[in-house]
Amino acid sequence: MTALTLYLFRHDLRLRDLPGLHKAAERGRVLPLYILDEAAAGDFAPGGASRWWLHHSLRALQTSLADRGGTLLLRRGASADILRQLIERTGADAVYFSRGYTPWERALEGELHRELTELGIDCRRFGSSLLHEPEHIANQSGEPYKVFTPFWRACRRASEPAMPLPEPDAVNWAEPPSPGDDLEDWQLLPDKPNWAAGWETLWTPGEDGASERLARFLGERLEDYASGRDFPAQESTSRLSPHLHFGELSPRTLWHAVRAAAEQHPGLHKPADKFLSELGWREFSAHLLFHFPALVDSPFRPDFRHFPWGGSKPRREAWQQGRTGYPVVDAGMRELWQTGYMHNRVRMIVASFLTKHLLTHWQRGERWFHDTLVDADMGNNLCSWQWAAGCGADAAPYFRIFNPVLQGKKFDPEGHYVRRWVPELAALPDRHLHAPWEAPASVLQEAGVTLGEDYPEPVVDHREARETALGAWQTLRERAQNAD
DNA sequence: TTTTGAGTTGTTCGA
DNA sequence: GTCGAACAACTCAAA
Repeated sequence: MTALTLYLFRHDLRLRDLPGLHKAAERGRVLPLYILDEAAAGDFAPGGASRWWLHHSLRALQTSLADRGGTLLLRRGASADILRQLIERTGADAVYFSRGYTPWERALEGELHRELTELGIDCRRFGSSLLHEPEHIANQSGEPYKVFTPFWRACRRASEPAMPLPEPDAVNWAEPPSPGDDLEDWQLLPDKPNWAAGWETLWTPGEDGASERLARFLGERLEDYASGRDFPAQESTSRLSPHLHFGELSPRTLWHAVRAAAEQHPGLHKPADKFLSELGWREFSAHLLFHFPALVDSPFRPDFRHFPWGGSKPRREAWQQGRTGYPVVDAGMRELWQTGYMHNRVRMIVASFLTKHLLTHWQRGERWFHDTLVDADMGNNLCSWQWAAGCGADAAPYFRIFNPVLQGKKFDPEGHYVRRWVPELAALPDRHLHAPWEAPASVLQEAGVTLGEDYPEPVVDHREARETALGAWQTLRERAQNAD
């Protein structure tokens, strides 16, 4: 009987570029396993949209493994208990998995390592979800970077991310000792109502879907990425974020694929560098959360502890439901609700709107995104919301309050994005589309729009909201001065 | 240790 | 309509 390793899948739902799986396969037989441990994740257990994705991604992994003669064992519950049981029943002597970087994943890893080592089990983790391990990127004082540009410079100076590993061939898959759970019983898919109807046409979760998306990005979109990425009506972004989050595509694979494309076509160097720096932001967020776990519920800039957050439930709901009366904001929130995704430029606009125009605590926004985004990622989500609110690392200055009308005019000049998601305004001419309340009555009438009936009046006046927000920052400054 | 330059994504105002 | 300057003060990174 050869050695048996339990390979615990986590945010690495793929077979290629998986160092732990290679090592497990070298040892002998491998039992592939996924544990849905919602208690360990707490508030950061997958939200609604992520559950949809997880279901389909696990299905895809099951199928891939079945094609290769393996059976993915699904279990739900406390990881340590399930692993102990399995070890007892199978005689496994090793548990391998990919490393996680969020506070709850690290806590869980610590617990597993402690308990399994006590049982004499070889418990090992492998880095495969980031380009660089957080311990390897530090400034000259040995401290973590707090500003993106020097962080990314350091990453670019550091050793090149490892070349991705191929899928291990001829793995000796072990059969599970019991059938385990049926994926359907986990009820990860929405029901009553099925708000994800039609998402299959938008997304293909799983490693193959990720590869196709990557190929399409490199072939059709990378060329225009640098200039096109800011225009939400254009198909210039990669939409790889959910694939990256669930580990269906490793960042190293992506890194080397983009680099290789740029080597072949020198014209792609600029957009490739731009794209890689966006991957750098993913890296930066993960590293920040690793070094500063308090980011989960505390502002990175401590003076923001006393920020006079306010906001009201009706306004927050108007934001969530895409009826703030600001077309580009509403378009974004509806895209999110209907597809589980929102274009990056629009994420910034709606985040600025919630935190600055509505003076709502960034955590409200973070929670909503966590629940509704298919790419909801703890590091990205926390750091980006704090950044938008002005309390994060390397955050926007306080006076940078996005003007939703100007943003709309600048980044959706022809209104394709707004018309798609806010069809009741589709007949408005371009010049009035982003501020319908300023359109002459005759124009509104001709477009068949009655404000307050077909489409809401603005929930707040931009100028007033801006003044209020600036005033709120003023109170922080005064408080800081008084404290001296 | 001290010093210096720089810091994702913007808006508004006034010329 | 376009353009440049002002909008704070501070922390961080690195020489």
